[in-house]
Amino acid sequence: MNNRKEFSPKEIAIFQAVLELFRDGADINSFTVADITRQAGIGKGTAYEYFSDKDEMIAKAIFYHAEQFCLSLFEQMLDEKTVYDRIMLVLKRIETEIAEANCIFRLIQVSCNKSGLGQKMQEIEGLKSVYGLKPDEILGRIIGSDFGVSVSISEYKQEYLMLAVISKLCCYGIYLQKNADLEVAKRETMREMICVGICREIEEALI
Amino acid sequence: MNNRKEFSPKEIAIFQAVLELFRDGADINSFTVADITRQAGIGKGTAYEYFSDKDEMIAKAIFYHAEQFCLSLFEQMLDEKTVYDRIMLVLKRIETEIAEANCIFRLIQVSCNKSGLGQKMQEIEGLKSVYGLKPDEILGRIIGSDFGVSVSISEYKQEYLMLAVISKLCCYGIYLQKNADLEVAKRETMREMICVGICREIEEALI
Amino acid sequence: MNNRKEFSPKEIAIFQAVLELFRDGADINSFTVADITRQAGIGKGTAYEYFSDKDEMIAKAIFYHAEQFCLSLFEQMLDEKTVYDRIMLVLKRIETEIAEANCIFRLIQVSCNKSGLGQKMQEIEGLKSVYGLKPDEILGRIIGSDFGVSVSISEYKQEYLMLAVISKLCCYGIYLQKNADLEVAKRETMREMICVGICREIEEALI
Amino acid sequence: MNNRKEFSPKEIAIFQAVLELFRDGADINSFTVADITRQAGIGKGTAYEYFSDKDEMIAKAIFYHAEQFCLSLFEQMLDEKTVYDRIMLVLKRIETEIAEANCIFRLIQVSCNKSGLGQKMQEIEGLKSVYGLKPDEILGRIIGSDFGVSVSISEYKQEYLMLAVISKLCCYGIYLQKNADLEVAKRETMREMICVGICREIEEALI
DNA sequence: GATGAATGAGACTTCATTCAT
DNA sequence: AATGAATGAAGTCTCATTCAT
Repeated sequence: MNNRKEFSPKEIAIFQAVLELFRDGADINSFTVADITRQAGIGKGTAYEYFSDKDEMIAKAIFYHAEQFCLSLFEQMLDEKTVYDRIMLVLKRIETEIAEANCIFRLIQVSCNKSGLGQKMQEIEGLKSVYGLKPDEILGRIIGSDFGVSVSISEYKQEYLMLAVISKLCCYGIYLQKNADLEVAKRETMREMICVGICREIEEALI
Repeated sequence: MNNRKEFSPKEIAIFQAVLELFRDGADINSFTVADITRQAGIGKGTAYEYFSDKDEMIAKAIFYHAEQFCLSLFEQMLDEKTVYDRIMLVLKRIETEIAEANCIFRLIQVSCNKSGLGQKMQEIEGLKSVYGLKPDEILGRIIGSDFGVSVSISEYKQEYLMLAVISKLCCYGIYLQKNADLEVAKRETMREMICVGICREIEEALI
Repeated sequence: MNNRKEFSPKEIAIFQAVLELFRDGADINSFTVADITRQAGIGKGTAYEYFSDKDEMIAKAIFYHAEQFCLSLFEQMLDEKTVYDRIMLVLKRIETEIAEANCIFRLIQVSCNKSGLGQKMQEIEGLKSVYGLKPDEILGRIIGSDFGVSVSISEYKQEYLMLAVISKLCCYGIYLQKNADLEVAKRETMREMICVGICREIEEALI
Repeated sequence: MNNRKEFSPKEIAIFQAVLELFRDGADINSFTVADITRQAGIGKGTAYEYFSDKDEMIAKAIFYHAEQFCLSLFEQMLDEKTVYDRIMLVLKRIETEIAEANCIFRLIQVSCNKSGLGQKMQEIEGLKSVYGLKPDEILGRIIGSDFGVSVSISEYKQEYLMLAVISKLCCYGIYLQKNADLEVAKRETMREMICVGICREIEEALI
């Protein structure tokens, strides 16, 4: 049974355009409808056939890429047997798809403020459960079967653990962006350290 | 010897105005020069006597508050004897001065993109050393004298440690904002866990 | 001999749609081609097969309904023997078909300005003689046979009379619209007074 | 005691610009903010310092000119001793200031529809009593002292009379506009006939 | 012939910046 | 030095019109 919404080619074109603008380093608040539609290769008016306003274009684009990223990540995860391997996978995917990964970080970031975009995001966030993007589920998938079905920790610890893991992932993303032309060796070392760090957090929490 | 720049009352008024707008929950991209000068109680033209444009007002305001926050934090730190106590102090200050603390997070955030504000930030960042806000110095002050003058870790480890500590501090800030009306007990538990988490990171790094 | 233009069903659908939008209280300047074609139940592109632009749709629709209204009015008039009865008939028809009647008032109103719609109207007005809507003919039909074939008044008086009669009819229309939910008795009194007033104008002019 | 609102030069400039656009025959619904401000010789943004939107500019302009027209008309009326003279004065003023007079007609016209402009008008109409532009007062001033203080007719008759008088005045205005290049003699004859017609209406009503 | 998705010109409106007072 | 009225570039969004299907 598939309850996933299908998007029309024009919608996808908008989503891709937003992503490409992110990649070019444009600030989320500075790009215009004209920028988006030019990048998407469609007319300005066309965008408004599919979205009610600019914020909706950006919000849905972010959401779309975050979802795509997570879905394909979850699928790949099934092949990884240990927590360490799964975290390593996440970190590598963040490296290769930094723009897509940033969409997830932005979801978190934006949902904190009161801008028009923030509002739109929060409206769409209502759809999260449909799409299976709830942060605790992401965490659950990482920790996963390694610890058996019966892994259960206190609510407080879970909340803390989520914070700890997400913060490390986000910061790795920011680190990569600030050091775009990093030598491979250094990036691998850093990745390794982050991965070990996250593993340690999980272990501590599960004691 | 004091190489610190002195600010005129009008400049301070602008800085305060920006902070108050943050506190009111306004989005950094949504407030206007008119908003800022109205809040500051000065004329719009006057602001342009002291700043070259809007981005400079906001960038310098963020920088100013980040600096003020750090300076007073450093001073208070001298009284704390252990790493744990010093981290606890930082976390408590973040709680009581969430708006000021956010200025630091914004410094990091904004410095990643190419928006007008981001550009300005990066120009001002050149001044960092003057103001003593280099992240590694902040870290150094936290780890500080506890370990004697001779604490010296590899460059890699230092970079990782910085990332780990800052990520936890930032996330605590975001956590507080998303859960503005949190019961005291829960907040204290979370703070305690974060503090312990940071201490552990440091210990591990120093092995 | 019939030189009347026949309209296709699609054209009629457009004409009806315009009338219905009038009835719903929409302002002539605010409704869109999309509104019209939606109401008409046809595709947007189809409308352009029959009309060169939006103004033509509206102008022709107004003209069509004005004509229909007049033609059926003229027919009914044949049964009325006195000037008074004929005027009364006109007033009653204005009451029951306020939207259609308004089309006539709009013809007069719009033909005064230089808007796109006004231009179109004036182009179509050239067709007036074809359609038999010349104001003086309308007047002639009202005064009509009561006074024999030989009724002939000076050009000046005729022009004045037309003005006087039309002005009272128009104002009755406006009055009805501004007082949409009027009690029957009051409306009948007003109608009676208007009718007597118009009769008096005619009498005076014919002296 | 003067409770009349004073307008700034920029507001007056907008009001004049709207009037001049009317004079050029532009349709009320077709001219743009750019048109208005260009005609007024001010910047587009400046208009928005004084009016909240385009409709307010036009609505207030119409209202302003209607008021100005009426006020100066009322003043002049004091010198005229008979009803005939007063009506003649009104007709002559309509002739010389057709654009201004049209503002009054538009007030009546627009107040019937549901366009954005109509809404604005009706909001401002609330101010009517302040400005002394109530239609029945206008009528009262025309009939005026000729008939002593105690002139009192039935409500119905008064309503009818107002309709009859206003309709003739409006139609004279429309007549003038449609026949812009009328020879003087003809215009004077028509004016005379209209004037007599209005007088007769009043006499009949007062019987 | 009928359609409606696509378009882009152009409308309204905002707001950073200037400059005469 | 301080101001805020004035400005116009630039942004968002609408809608009449076209054209491939």
